[in-house]
Amino acid sequence: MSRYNAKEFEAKWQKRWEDANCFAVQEEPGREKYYVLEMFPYPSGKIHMGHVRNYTIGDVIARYKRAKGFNVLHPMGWDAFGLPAENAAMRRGIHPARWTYDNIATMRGQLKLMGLSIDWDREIATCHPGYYAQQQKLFAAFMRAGLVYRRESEVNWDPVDHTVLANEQVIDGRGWRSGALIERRKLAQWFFSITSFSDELLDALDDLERWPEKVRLMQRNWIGRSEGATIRFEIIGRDDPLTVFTTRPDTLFGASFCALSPSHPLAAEIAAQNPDAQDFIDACNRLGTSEEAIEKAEKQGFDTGLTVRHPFRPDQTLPVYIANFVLMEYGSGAIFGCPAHDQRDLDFARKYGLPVIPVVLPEGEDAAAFTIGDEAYTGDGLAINSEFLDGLGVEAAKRTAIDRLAADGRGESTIQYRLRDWGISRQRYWGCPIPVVHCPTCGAVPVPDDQLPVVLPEDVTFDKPGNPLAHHPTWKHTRCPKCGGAAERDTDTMDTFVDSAWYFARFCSPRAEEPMTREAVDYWLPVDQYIGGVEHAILHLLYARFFTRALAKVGQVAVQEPFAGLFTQGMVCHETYKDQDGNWLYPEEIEKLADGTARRIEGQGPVTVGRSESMSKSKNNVVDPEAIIGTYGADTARWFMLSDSPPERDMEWTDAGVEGAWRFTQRLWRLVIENLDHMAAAGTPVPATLGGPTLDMRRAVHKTVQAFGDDIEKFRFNRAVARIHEIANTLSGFQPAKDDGRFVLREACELLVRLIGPMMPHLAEELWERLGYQDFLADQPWPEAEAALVADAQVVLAVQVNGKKRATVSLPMDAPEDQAQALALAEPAVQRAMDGKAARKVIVVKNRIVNVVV
RNA sequence: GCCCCUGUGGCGGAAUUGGUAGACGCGACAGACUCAAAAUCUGUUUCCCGCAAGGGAGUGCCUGUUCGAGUCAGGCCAGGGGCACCA
Repeated sequence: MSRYNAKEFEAKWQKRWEDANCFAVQEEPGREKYYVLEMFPYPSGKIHMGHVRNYTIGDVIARYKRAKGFNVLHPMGWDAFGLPAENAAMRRGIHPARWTYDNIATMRGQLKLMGLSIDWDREIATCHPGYYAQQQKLFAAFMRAGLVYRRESEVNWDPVDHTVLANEQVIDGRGWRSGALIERRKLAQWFFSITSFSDELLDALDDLERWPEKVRLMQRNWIGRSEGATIRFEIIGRDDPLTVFTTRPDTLFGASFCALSPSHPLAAEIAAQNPDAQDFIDACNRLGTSEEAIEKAEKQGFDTGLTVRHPFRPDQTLPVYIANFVLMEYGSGAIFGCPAHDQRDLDFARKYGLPVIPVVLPEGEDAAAFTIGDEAYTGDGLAINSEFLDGLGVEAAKRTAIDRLAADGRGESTIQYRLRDWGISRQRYWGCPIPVVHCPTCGAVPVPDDQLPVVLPEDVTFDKPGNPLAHHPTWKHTRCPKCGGAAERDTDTMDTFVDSAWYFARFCSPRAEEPMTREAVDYWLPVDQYIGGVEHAILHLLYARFFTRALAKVGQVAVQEPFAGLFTQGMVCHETYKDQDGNWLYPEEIEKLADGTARRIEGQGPVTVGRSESMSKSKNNVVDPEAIIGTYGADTARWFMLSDSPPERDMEWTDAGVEGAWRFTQRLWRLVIENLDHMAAAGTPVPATLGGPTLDMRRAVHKTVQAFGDDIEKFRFNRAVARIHEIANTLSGFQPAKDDGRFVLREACELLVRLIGPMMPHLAEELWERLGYQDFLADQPWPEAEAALVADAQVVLAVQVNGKKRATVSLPMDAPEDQAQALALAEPAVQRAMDGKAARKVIVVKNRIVNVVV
């Protein structure tokens, strides 16, 4: 029995593709392009199954589009800056660059084993000066365009490690590494003014039709547009007003207090005079920023003694508190509280004995009897206790209130966004240096383009806590580009999300001496199909969208959106096992038993078979792709990735599943190889005069060609795989009648091989060669189904009686309805079900169904 | 708390978008080949009643719309995801 030797043939075709530089592309004006991009990997060490799934999906699309005649750009690179490299440096004394480039070499080799149709000439790594120099130019360009600014911002400061931590690195108020209590500190940091595109970024989501609705929704929520009003309350005894944002100006008559964020400038001003206020603010700052801490935190306030005048009732004043639940980052950092119609305000009011005045009456309630208990009423209703607003619905009352505020000069309608500007300064070494020099006389001066790149010094040490760049003896000392005086470099590096916010553009002209050439980006952008995990649904994609708009603004690109199509793939999961103490066990440590339970191979104690979870080292449930490829070959791994589970859903990795895929790989091989002697010579056309089983076989194959292409276009790879199984089953049962059958057999095998090309490229190339062809299958055009063979001659209709299926009838395609009806009524099973009664009504849906109503 | 998604055999999942539920695969069972095993091939496999022909039930639960509902509407239940003191 002939066996497909995956190892041998995969190496053979990978070499041939590489020698022929098969997948390198250039701009070809006038030829339609297609840009396929998978999210580039972080070089963490080895590729994991998530990568295999991601790049398999991308490669299927790339190879399919290529066969469809597109000029396909399919590049690969490395998101190579980041903290793990520094951690490795600290733990093992390896330089981050060394660690990173070693990992890249390993992972590049692994990716090449997958047989991806990638233009490796365009490979980039964000940690290479050739890349980040261009990024520094973009930073400078954005600065000139007013899209970058510097301001003080609060950070989580670890006083032991002397470093800034991300929110995720703060656990229960302590640093994840040092365990030290985290302080909130103010640091001068650089920001990208992403909020200047808030409305554009929101509105453009509507036009991203080839994005998952889910992702668009998440972005909408993240941008978080709210319509409301700005209100200026007069502070008694002061000239400056207290500015407040609200979405509920209709509830102004229910206001019983105002509250400031502990970070509000007015709060600071008060605290300067009042030690108690300062204590309160300090207490608020000590409170953790973790979600848990926030959830549990009780509403607390400090009465400042200040009062403000109610904008509609000159005689009424409201107390002003500093409150722990008011955020400085949203709105103006101050609120008015209407306890009856906001839960937080209600909690606060109950605690401090403030009035609770209902001003919106729910439908069906009696105004005199309506009171608020423990729950604020946030629904619709008519205004009460609200003077000139009384009787109005919520929306009308909002408009009326805003009109009155505007007329009095005390406010106006305002749109607020939840989105905040993007702070990009990181006090880290392994990132793109921020190309700015701080001069005592000139201030922050961008490094001119001709002095870029600002290169990371290689001789750094990680033995001290804090930022190695700041510790470096000489690196930061420089001259001011403007005045030439002694100055210091900014020792911060950029958030690594900056690196990945424009790499798709760099791929268009990866070796250019400028960030990108217009010629290249105008041809290739936007990315036609972007593929990656949902975990990047918000930040990465939003940053890339922002960057593209910023690039357009500074004249680098013509497009406004980077990714015309987005596909988010699911995770690769695997069963988990734990011992009696809750420790995760490796699959190699256990043995599955027939009843679904498991036991330890060595040692004692029960094993709990847990649910399937995303592969992760900590859960001991990772399967190494290189081992799988070594055992079964890349094609089998790719095939399994595409089988069974729809690509957007999480899939479960099982040994049985890969083995099934492997068996099928072998089966396809035999199906073609063992038929080689029975088929017509290569290049002979199929005679037009066919009938019977040979015609049926042809019809089946051409239908598969048609349906398979549709499935790929729609990302329904699991369905496409099932169709290949079906046609393989049909072909296995096909007994080639001597003469015509030889032609049909050849046609069927050739089409089959061409269809699987994007999914199992090595197997397909080898079979293509065995079928007698010299040229790469990868260069062949996509097969087209013959329309006449796709259309059915006969159709089988279901016949229902009162909606229940009782029989089926076969009749010619598009047969008239009365023929279908007559045939249906003649069925014995139908007659039986009608039980002698006359049909009251017969519904005939052409080529579909007949339903007899009795 | 708010927003969103998903519930179909033992399992992953199909279902022409309102028209024959369970394609295809995995697993399981039976058989062929084999001294035997592996590999391969051929069957069976939603559940219940029945030897069978056949019949009944069935897409998380309940109501509804319809000649006809996995698909549409309303209300529940369960699981998952996103955001989260956003005024």
